[in-house]
Amino acid sequence: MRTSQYILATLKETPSDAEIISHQLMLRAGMIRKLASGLYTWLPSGLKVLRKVEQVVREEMNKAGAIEMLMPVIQPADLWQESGRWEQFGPELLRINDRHNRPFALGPTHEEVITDFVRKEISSYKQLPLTLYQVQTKVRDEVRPRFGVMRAREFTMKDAYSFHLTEECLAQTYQRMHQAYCNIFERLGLDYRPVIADTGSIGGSVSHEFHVLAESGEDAIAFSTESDYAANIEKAEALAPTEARPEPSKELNTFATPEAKTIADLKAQHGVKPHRGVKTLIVYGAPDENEQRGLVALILRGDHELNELKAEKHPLVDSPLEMAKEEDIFAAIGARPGSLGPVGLKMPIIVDRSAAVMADFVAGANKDGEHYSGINWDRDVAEYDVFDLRNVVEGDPSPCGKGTLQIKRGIEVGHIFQLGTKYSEAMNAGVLGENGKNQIMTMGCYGVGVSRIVAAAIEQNNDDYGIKWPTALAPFELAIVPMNMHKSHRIPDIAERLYSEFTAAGIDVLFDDRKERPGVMFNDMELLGVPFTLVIGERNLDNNQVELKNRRTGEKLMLDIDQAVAAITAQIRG
RNA sequence: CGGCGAUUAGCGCAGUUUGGUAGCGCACUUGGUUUGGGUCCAAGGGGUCGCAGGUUCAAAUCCUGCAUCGCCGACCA
Repeated sequence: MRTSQYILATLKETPSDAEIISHQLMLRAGMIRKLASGLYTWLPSGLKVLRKVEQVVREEMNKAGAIEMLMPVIQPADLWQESGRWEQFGPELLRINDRHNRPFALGPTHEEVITDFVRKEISSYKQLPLTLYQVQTKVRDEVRPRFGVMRAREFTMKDAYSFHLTEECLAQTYQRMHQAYCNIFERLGLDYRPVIADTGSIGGSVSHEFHVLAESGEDAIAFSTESDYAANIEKAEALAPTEARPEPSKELNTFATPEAKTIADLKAQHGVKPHRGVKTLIVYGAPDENEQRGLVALILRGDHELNELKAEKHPLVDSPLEMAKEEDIFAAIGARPGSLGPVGLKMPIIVDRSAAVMADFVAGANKDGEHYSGINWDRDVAEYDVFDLRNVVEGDPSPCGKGTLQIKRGIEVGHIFQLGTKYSEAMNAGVLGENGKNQIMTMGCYGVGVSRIVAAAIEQNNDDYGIKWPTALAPFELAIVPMNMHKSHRIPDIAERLYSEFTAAGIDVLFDDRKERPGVMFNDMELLGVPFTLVIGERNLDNNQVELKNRRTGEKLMLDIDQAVAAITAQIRG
């Protein structure tokens, strides 16, 4: 490719609405342009990278025994009604009507379509197990699209679905997919981790997420220092403290706290250390037989954070979890958030394991502007339930029993699930078993955020000059940059010759044939992140040499012109 | 969906307080100059100032409504 016949589209300035580095660099390197919020056009360079990711994903999926197909983006509503997700999915499911006013959805995922396909097409246990996949555009009407293609409303995803007769068979395929995913991220040159995950709205039992580690990641991941245990923080268990609860040593006392509404205020105004107090969060309880929701108090140590996913697993708590409105709290307790506590509270009280081993602690007195000190469980609060409610923090003991937890941020680029029969049962997808009886299939599903990987790779591979692509992802393998081509005959002759030789050798080469100053060309090639740049200049031509620059290492290598093509091809392919 | 902010040329911004008929840098076009790290000089093209309404002799500027975009929160692969 010649730059003069290409859309390089690099920008000197950073568009003001790009927050994270990958979004900025994708715009500046001419990879994407925004059409509307969460909707992006992929320019030639961006598309080349996207295709490279797809290719690696395809190869590893095929190797793992999955078969590629392609399903429509537009899906009839009745399939979604059949699975129950037409109502359940919420506004993220973008719905449209056709000219006959028939309802459709733009597919955010394809469990319904694939299950419908398989139930019609597969009728015998002999055809199982079966793993099908596609690489396709997904649509999700995100509440808040952000970070460019990282969280877009339209994005490219590889989604695979497996069908089995038994749980054991599913577990085997799940393991193969797990390995295939590791292979994919390994080949893409990314620093990644598989982590134990929650199944969320997709459903199912066992689930792992694959995270690319990056500061800008939207998820927190907990790792053990001593084992390979890793879990999404929302799923990491906070073990009960091993130390016993100290005996009460102080009397219950009230003190006035007119200006203290938060844990931070208590510390600043009254010297109460956060880990010596508790916070009391009021949420709605699970509906009773009359569909009425009461209130439930959740108690955590002052320096801990509520994990909503854990809280809603408690039978007394409504799911999804909802914080009580201030007026409901005031009506029930007679005090407002900021002065709440467990003493004398007339509602179910659920205490986090770490808060349950505290003694002589501080909490609100359920009277505006007043707190208690010297509170002790059992003595001052008779009835309560102990439960794991909080997010783990750095230094907590690992749930695996070995080492302590470390917390890092990650970008979710893959997610695999053992679905079980959630969809196959709802949609009556069965096959005839060996015994001649109909048997509902067991399913797994496996997603890779293909477009998100492009952004995630940049988050992990950049410097002040731009992108530093891992070899497997670079939009071009080599750039040829001639110095002041129009001023000599030698330079263009050699550049043209090398360009055609590299092309013939099958190297994907970008020939910068613009009439630009050297600095402009260097900057553009570095911004775009081409791994190798071949510099052709008068200076070295007298010695019959050209210079090869390595984008990642910064190394410069002088090569004899006659050996350049062979040497560089070997280096790129090697 | 709640809170905050923005919207002026392809991009980054000034001008709005105090109303007087739109500007700077980059990019683009032409000519010259320069040439191993974003040259310099000159000339040029490009804007219904987000949209609609109102106030006024006069609105980018003041008022009202709406839209879009972004940030924080809630929510979510």
